[in-house]
Amino acid sequence: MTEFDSFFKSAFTVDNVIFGFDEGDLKVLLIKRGEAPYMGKWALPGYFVYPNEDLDGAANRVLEELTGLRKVYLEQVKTFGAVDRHPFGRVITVAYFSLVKINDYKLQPASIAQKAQWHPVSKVGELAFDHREILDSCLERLKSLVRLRPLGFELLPPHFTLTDLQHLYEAILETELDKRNFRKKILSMDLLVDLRQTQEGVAHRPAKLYRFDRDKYVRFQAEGFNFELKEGKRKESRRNRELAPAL
Amino acid sequence: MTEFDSFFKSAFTVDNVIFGFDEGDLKVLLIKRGEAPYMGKWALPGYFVYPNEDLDGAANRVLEELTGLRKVYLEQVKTFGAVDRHPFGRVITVAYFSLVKINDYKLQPASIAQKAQWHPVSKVGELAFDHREILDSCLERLKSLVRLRPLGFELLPPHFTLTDLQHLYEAILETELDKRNFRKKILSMDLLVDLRQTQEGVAHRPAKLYRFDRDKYVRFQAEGFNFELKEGKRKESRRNRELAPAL
DNA sequence: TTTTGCAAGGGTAAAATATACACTAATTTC
DNA sequence: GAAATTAGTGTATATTTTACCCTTGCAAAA
Repeated sequence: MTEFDSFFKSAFTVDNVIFGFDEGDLKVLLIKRGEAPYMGKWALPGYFVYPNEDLDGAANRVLEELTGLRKVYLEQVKTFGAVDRHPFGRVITVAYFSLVKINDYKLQPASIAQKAQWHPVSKVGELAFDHREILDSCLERLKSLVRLRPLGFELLPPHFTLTDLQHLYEAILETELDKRNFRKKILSMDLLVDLRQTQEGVAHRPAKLYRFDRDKYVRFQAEGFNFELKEGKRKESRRNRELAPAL
Repeated sequence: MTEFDSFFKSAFTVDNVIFGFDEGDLKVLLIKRGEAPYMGKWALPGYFVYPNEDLDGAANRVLEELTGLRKVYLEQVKTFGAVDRHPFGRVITVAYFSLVKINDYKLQPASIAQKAQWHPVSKVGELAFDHREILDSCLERLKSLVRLRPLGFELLPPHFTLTDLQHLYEAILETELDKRNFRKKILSMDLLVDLRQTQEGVAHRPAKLYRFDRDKYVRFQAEGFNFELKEGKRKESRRNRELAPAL
C-alpha cells in the first residue's frame, strides 16, 4: 500500500441533463427512480464512471444507453460534491448537459426507457438528490452559451422554419423576441441554407424551410466570430470588440 | 458491503490556478514539485479533497495554506478525469481559479512557500500532469468572465488608477485598448469611486486614485446588468438585449 | 367560388453603442 | 526653465439595436 493508495477515495458519477425541444417547450429527460434513495422521485439520468472511462465517455454512455443517440452535443457544466449530497456515502458528480433532436430519440429497451419521460423544463419541480440544483446550473449555462454560439440547431430537426428557430430561442431565453429583428439577425449571420422548400399541410401560408450550415459555422468560428467579409464591402465587424458591452 | 460500496472509487483532488497581477503582467502561482511523479517540474497547487470537505472548501484550503488568504474570488472551471492523467492511479481533479491581490500574498511557512513562485502567464511552459491544459482552460474562462462581470478589481489593490485597470484588462484579454474609450466605458458603468487622491512619488503627472464600489456592483447585478436610470433620462439600456451580438 | 382565419414574410427610421483619433495638463528631474 | 513622462479629455462617424404593421399565400369553411 503506497502513500497514494492511502488517500481517501470516493465514488464518482456523471449526471446528464438531456435537453430536447418539442411543442414549443424546452424539455428535459428525467427518470423515475425505482430504488432507494429517493424511490419514486424524478432524477437526472446518471451513473458511476467506470475505471477505464473518462468523464465525457461516461456522459456519452449514459446518454446512449438511454436514448440510443451518439455524437450529440455534450457540454461539461459543473461538478457537485457536497459532503452529504448522497445519503449512502460520498459521491462526487460531474454534471453535463446534452442537446438532442427530440425526434431522433427512440425509446431504448423498455426496461430502461419505461421510466424515462420528457418534462417541460418550466414544470419540473423537486428532484432527487441535488438534481434540481444541477438542472438549474445547466439551464443557466445553456442560456449563456446559446447567446455565444449557434447551439440552437442541435435541438431542431434538420429542416426547420425561422419561426421554429425563434420559438426555440424564446423557450431557452425565456423571453419574447421580435420577429423581424430575429430574422434579420439570424439571416445576417449567414449560417442558414435556404432549402427552397416549404412546409406542407399547414392551414396557412407555408413557411420556407432552412437547414443549418455547419461548414459555414466552422469558418465563422475560425475567423474569431467575425462575419465574413462579403464583397469587400463590410469592414471588420464589431464582433471583435474592444470591450464587450458588459465589460 | 452494500452494492453502493462495491462501485469503483477514485481519488479526487482540486487544483487551483491562482492568478495575480503585477508589473503589468498576469501571473500564476506555481509550485515546484519535490517528489515523484514529475519531480522538479512546475505544477498547479492542489491537493486531495478530504472526506468532510466540499469542493469549494478544498479549493479554499489549498489557497489558504499556500497564501494565507481567505475569502478571495474563487470559481470552479472544469473537471479533468482522463484515465491516465495521473501515473499512480485514477485521480479526478476539479479545477478552480482564484483571483488574488498579489500584494496581499505573503509567503506562508517557508516549508510550503519555498517552492512557490509567481510566473507570468505568458511565460509558463510545460507543467506536470495535465496542468498545462488546466491552466489553459482557466485562462480561457477568465477571459470570458472578465467581459461579463467586473472581476478585474479582485486583482488590483484597493486603490488604483485607471491606467492600472486598463493594463490589467489588456493583460487578461491579450489585446490593446484605446485609452479614451476604455475610460469612457468604465466610468459610464458607475462602479468606481473617485477617492480624490492622487498618486505620489511618480515622475510625471500623478493619476487619480479610484476604488471599486462593491455595493454599486451588487445593485448593478440585481438590475439585470442595466445601467441605473439616471435622472430619468437614460431609458432601459441595451444591456438587456433581445439577442446578444453573437447570438 | 368567395370569404375567413392564420401564420409567413419583409423595411425603415430612430436610438444606442462602439470606434477612431491627437492634443493639453501636471508633475519630477535635470 | 526645459525636458521627459504619463494623465486626462471630446467629437464625429460607423455600426448595431430597437420599435413598429401591413401584405401575402394557403387551406378550410361558408
